[in-house]
Amino acid sequence: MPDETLDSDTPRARGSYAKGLARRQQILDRAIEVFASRGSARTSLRSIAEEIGVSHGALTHYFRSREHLLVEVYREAERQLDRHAPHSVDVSAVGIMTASAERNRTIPGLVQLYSTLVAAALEEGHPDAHAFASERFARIRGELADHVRRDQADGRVRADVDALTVATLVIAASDGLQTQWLLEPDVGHTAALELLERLLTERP
Amino acid sequence: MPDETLDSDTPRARGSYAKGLARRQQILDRAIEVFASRGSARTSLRSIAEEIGVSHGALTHYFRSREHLLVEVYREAERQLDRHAPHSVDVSAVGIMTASAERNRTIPGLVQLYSTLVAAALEEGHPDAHAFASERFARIRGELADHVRRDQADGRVRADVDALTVATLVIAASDGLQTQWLLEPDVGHTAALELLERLLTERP
DNA sequence: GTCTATAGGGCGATAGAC
DNA sequence: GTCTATCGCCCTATAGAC
Repeated sequence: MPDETLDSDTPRARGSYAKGLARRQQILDRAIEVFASRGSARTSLRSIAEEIGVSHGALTHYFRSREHLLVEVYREAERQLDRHAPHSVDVSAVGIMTASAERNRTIPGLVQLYSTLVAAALEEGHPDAHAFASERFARIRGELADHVRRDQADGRVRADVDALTVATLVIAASDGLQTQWLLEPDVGHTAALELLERLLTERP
Repeated sequence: MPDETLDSDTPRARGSYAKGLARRQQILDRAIEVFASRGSARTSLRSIAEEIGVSHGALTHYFRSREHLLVEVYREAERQLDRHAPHSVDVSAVGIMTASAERNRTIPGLVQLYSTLVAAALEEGHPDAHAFASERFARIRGELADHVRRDQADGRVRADVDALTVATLVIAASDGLQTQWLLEPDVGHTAALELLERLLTERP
């Protein structure tokens, strides 16, 4: 395997540690492209390794299991998306999820990967996926609830609803609509999110 | 897309005889118990066969693939639940989903199985799961939209929202809340569904 | 630390024996 | 119609080369 020298802005690390980090990152970046282009179907470690151009063994050196690789790929993809298009502070809570949904819709493969990971997280014996999903839901629920509270202070969301409950509902709706969208792109998922926003804004 | 039977297009005529039919049904019933008790984890065809008390080959004789078995198990379980506790005509649309969610919560394994099937349906190369999920979403969306229209006529749901969009949103929220519930049972999924019902009932 | 080579056990699917 | 035997693939683990 040829030794690719990457310009790495990785902080100087001991020994050849920097090389490993760069390689790991390179694998992640290529893997993201693979998953984005064809979902998590046909993604045995061997297929991924072949397509990326590394050996099967090299893959398992950097990622302790197939599930671990999938989780890290999704995490990194999300990180890159956030870096590229950070959330505006100025938008409503549902607006955040709408924007996020639209963004995801440009890369169906990653939505498929997300569904696969969440489904795995629900089963026993998938510690990596479970940790990923639990953490993610808890974090997003918290962030979104904060946002809802701000919206309520600004009069953008009706004040007589519990912020955490709203956050839970919005996340659930967003996730559910995304799977329905993958199955049937013509269903009015945007309309449904808009409806939810309207219901949350109006005061009775 | 009209009714597509999963068994009709196979070259071999399985289950054409009374004995075969009975055996197939017996396998399904036992399999439902297995999945209900431990989800779709550790459910290789071999494990299922062993636990049910048939051979691995017998299983694949009656169900052309693992995925086909999973779909048929879920279909049959849902059918049995409906038979046992049919939906009251007298309840609201969200009420139907709430009742359904509560019912499902008594058998976590089947909720896990559902998530697994939906996730598989989103990928290429899973025709049985895809047919199952598409059909199911289309059917439930239609039924629920009809129900919403009735609710609107009765003044139980505000009249200024599109029934089909409401149905789409309610299904999405219900599905999403169910997965969140499996990950974190203490999260207020009931509260979230109640909130949605309240939002849909009140008039601004 | 990075990576290759290899072995073990389990899987879904299938051909062909009863 | 039923089921055993087998095939090729997969993930994981590990020993040891660079």
